[in-house]
Amino acid sequence: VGVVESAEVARRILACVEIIPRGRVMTYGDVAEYVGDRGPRFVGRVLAENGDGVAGDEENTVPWHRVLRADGHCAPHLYRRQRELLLAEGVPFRGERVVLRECRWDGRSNT
DNA sequence: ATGTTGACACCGG
DNA sequence: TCCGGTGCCAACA
Repeated sequence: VGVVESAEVARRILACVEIIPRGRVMTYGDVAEYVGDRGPRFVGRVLAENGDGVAGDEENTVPWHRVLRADGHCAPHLYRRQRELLLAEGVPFRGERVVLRECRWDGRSNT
């Protein structure tokens, strides 16, 4: 498993995140399973470099906020911002957590 | 080479 | 449900 392959997997991960419909979400594990390689932690690492705070925010098309933990919690350090973005597109919350049973996306185009 | 770290997940109590 | 421990795995120091 070399560096080149990792870059390729990273590209697939971003491609997956980009097609998550507005108002729907996926967990880190879902994305990892979707691309069929590495694991949830690798997904997090990739988003850390291509998600929030990337140079040229206007150019960033990656909806990183639609990816969250398996228990419905937002990413710890970005919690507030992520919650706002999700609420803004109608994602249902139950307290601090997203109600996954209602908006989890499986990768098939149901939108 | 070895140990630590993290935008995680799963399981048991 | 909530909490801890354990497993994971690439990136880094």
